[in-house]
Amino acid sequence: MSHSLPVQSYLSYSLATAHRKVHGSLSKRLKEFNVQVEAWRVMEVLEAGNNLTMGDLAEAVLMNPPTLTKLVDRMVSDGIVHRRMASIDQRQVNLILTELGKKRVQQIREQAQLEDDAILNKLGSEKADLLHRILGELVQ
Amino acid sequence: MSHSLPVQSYLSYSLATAHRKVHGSLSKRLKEFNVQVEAWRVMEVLEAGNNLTMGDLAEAVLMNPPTLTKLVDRMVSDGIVHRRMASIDQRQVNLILTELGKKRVQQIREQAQLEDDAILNKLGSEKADLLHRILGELVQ
DNA sequence: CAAAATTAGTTGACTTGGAAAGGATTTTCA
DNA sequence: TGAAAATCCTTTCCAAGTCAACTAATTTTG
Repeated sequence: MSHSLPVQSYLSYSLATAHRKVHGSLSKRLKEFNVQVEAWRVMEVLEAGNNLTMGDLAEAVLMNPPTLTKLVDRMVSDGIVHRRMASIDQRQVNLILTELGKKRVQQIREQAQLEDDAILNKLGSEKADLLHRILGELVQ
Repeated sequence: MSHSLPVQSYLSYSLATAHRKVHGSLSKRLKEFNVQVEAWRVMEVLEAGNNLTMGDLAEAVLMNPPTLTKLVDRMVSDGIVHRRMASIDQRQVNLILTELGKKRVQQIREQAQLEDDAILNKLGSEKADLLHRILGELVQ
């Protein structure tokens, strides 16, 4: 069943494996709502009231700016968000979550939470916490 | 500088962040050799002598089968591998690493090792080891 | 044994992602 | 102040990924 592969010894591989599993599972959950994982993250950031520029938002949701632009295009045409030019700097763009978007994010958050709970159940809260902390340290 | 974002509390987000950072950095290193991270993994698996089917290989290198097929097409045209029909089952395909491929994987492995070493230096061997173990448990 | 079902891999149509260039605005500085 | 440089986001063009359908080979089963 499980082979012994040389790549398995790499931390980069372990990370990729774990990420793929979790992301895939979360992605499947959100597909029921026709929502991409990254779109959910955008909604969460907006719903929390963070008024970010596209650039900062891209960083926050782990995307490259051109990719975010295209995702936002889709979200606009789906009626989830709309764009507004920032008054302080007309090059900047801010996003506003629509009422539909606000409704959606509530439902979707449940699914995302379930996904995280699954990890918590698998590892136990202590190891899950430790994982969270070590990953945080890694990305600093 | 660093905002407090609601998504940050999700383990799925921490994993995505860490993976993005490490994968991006590794990808940049391998770009010097015109090699994709996944292509390197394919080479490692082959070089270790594992004679897998395309399906099993896809799983091992964390790709979907159609994506692997296309990657292998490129690797074939780059002279890194070639395909061979399996004798036991003519539907199956095995890959053979060419001499060029064998040469390449040696050089590339150094870079990949450097990337892992960077993580090790950042976390210390104890935490790095712990991370490896927890991730392993998560994907079981 | 032969038809039906399953399995392995690929192909094709479509969507998404990425690097580099482009237009618009703002900032810098001589 | 105004020309040059920098910044922000988007666009464009091309590469890579995904889903579903397809071909070929093998296995199952009536």
